[in-house]
Amino acid sequence: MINNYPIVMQSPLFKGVGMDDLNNVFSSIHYRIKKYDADQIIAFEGDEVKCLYILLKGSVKGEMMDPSGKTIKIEDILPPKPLAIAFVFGSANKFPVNIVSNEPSELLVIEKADALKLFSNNEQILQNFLNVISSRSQFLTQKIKMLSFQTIKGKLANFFLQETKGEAIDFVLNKSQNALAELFGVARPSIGRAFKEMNDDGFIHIKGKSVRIIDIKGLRSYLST
Amino acid sequence: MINNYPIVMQSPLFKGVGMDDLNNVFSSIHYRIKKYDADQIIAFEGDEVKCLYILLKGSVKGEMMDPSGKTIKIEDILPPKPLAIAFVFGSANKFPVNIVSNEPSELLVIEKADALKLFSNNEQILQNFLNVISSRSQFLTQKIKMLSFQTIKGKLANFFLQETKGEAIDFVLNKSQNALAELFGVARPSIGRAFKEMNDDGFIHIKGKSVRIIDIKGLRSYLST
DNA sequence: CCTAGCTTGTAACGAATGTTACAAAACCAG
DNA sequence: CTGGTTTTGTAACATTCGTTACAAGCTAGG
Repeated sequence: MINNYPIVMQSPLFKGVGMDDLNNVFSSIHYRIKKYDADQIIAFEGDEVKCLYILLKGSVKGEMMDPSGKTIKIEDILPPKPLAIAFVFGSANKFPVNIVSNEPSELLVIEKADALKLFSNNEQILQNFLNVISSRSQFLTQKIKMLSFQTIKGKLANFFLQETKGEAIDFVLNKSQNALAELFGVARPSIGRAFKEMNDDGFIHIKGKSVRIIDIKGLRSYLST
Repeated sequence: MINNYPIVMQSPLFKGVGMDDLNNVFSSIHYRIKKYDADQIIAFEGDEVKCLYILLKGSVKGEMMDPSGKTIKIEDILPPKPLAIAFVFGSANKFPVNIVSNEPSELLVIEKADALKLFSNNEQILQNFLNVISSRSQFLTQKIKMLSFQTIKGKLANFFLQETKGEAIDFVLNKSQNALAELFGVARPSIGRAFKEMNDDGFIHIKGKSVRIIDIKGLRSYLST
């Protein structure tokens, strides 16, 4: 049955696993293919995550209610992505958002006990799963670092130092002010203002997309702000 | 050899695993016990994490350099805790901080390949590891949510609504203003000011440690700030 | 009861950012 | 090249928070 979905081979969970091996492990566990119509609720925010879910067909979206009751779309999820993968195990394993189908969709559903069996029986799948959730944690750690800077200049200095790995002196900015503003959750004109101030401080020289780091020590001083 | 460290039974990784089972799985993998003197560098920030490390004896600290070159202690780690557990696997698996021994210490060191074997061979250990790193991810997700509020009133409203699960109307605050300020990374007088403003807005009534939610809808309106 | 230490309340002032708006510059497609 | 769209620069004003400081209230121990 899993044979009907060759896309599953491209899932981050099954990278590097041959089709024979995949068939082998799937033949020894229980799993379901669950179908949904368009605009159907797949899971509610706050519901316990009881299974490992992988999207095989269609597309789904994660959405939240804002305080006024309005629905905000967080992201669209396409095959062969897993859903809420970091919430399958753990002490607070609740869906962080509502999951709704955008169109008719099909999900691979594996109960937790069978997911554990799957991981035990194939080390590559286990390693893939560990890589995915560990990378998630690492990404979140970086995001917290960014959000913990009190000032926009601190965020920008951190961003520049990470982009250059403390090496290059000149580099080309690969994000517009708008994109940086969205990434940092700040107002776009404030990005422009911070650029001007950093320029005025003499630590960088920025013209359009070209950035030159003039005083790296000065740039690092923003990291405590 | 692992018998010499009964404390390992209390590690979050080995909860619910009997001593016989533990001996059994450890007899089929390679591992080392590594000893360190006091004030010795165990790992540098940015170094690749190549092994699973569990502290068996002594204590170690995580520390960072601030931009001025000064050392900041992030946390102390005691047995039987693992080190940098969310950084063992994943695409950015580097130590996030320096790790330094506070006193003579001993670490259980398991190469990644052997760690994978350990997990494959005992489902309870596998589940424990998945629970630990998934919980870590869930904690980080909550922290990002908190840090993403633009205002202190938003943070506090979120905190109150989580403490009460949207149910109780009266409750006792279990954290001092100082503790809340530390938790949110803000100034203590600003917490007091936000309390006063929320009081003045008529959404809560707070006196000492007693909190009454007067207008939950109003309280929710802070969530967008 | 008294004292010391901790917590809270409050205020003034400065710093940083958000918001709104408009103009200029840059970019892209026809 | 031209026109339309996007991006950037800038400014004024409002909002929020940080910092510093001091006083009052609370709590625990002797």
